[in-house]
Amino acid sequence: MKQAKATAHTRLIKILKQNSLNITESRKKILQLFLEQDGALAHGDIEKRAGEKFDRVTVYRTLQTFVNKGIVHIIPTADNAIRYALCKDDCSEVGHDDHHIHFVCDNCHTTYCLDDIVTPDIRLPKGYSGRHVEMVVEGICKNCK
Amino acid sequence: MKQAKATAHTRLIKILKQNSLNITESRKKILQLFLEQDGALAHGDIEKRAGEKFDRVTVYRTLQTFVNKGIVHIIPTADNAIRYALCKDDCSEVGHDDHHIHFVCDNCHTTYCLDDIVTPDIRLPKGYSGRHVEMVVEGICKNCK
DNA sequence: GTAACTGCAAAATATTTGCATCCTT
DNA sequence: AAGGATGCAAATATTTTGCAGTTAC
Repeated sequence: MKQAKATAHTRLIKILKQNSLNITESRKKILQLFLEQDGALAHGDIEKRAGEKFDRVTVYRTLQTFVNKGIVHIIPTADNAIRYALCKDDCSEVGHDDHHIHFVCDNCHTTYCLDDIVTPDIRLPKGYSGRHVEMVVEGICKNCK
Repeated sequence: MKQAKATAHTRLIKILKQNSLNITESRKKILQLFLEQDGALAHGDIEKRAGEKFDRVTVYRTLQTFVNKGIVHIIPTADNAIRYALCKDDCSEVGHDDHHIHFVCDNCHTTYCLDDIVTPDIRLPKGYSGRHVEMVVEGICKNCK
């Protein structure tokens, strides 16, 4: 699996460079967690999985940097635990463009970005104008059914 | 306006009684804030508007009680500030049933429940089954346009 | 009178900031 | 070398818990 690993590593570097970020251990590690993961990650998940390796503050700052650069986006959920997920390529510092929906499993609490499902258009009441639609579906995921 | 006030007060009592909650000052006051308000309220809003009247802890506990009883529901937002809004009559301790969408104004940050707009059905990928759909639209509201 | 509710104090968590040091370019 | 990133300590902010006193029924 040396090939795959090299490729993954290259991808990390590429993403960081594209966003004019210095290549550092913490950024590589945290970004890797996102890449090797289907779902979204909360701040706590990252601290756990990084394995005591980074300071809590570094995780906060790195996530903030990634959000600012449009590398990850925030998924709002009702349980007050902010989750982050990788953005598609069409996100950037200028603006996020994540029109897909999110899915949170009631059972395992994994959070997925369903990239292929686009948020539907909504007819708003008179006087309102929409700029962005955020949509989260709760239910049972493919692994828990 | 004595009539209106009496009616509003009656409504407060009715809601609390329906949920077998004791009628207390803090519950009346906090519930009143929701009733006299078009949009949703965050914990902080309530502390401010209640006017130093209640302990912070009481606000936390009262909101928790209201959520448990199905009197208010939580609106998830990306800014990590949980907002609460009154539920329609079809919510209860057994389960929330808020199928309407929410609207957050980019300008004034007021959060509305658009009760008349029902969340659309979503076709999920194979293996996923949805139980509940949460939808938040961001944009400019009727008062800020 | 009894159970439920509140306020206060304090603990437990979570998040932010300042600064000296270290790393990337 | 210079600017940026990290770690540590500490300041803030947020939320939870225990308990004694008070209130609703």
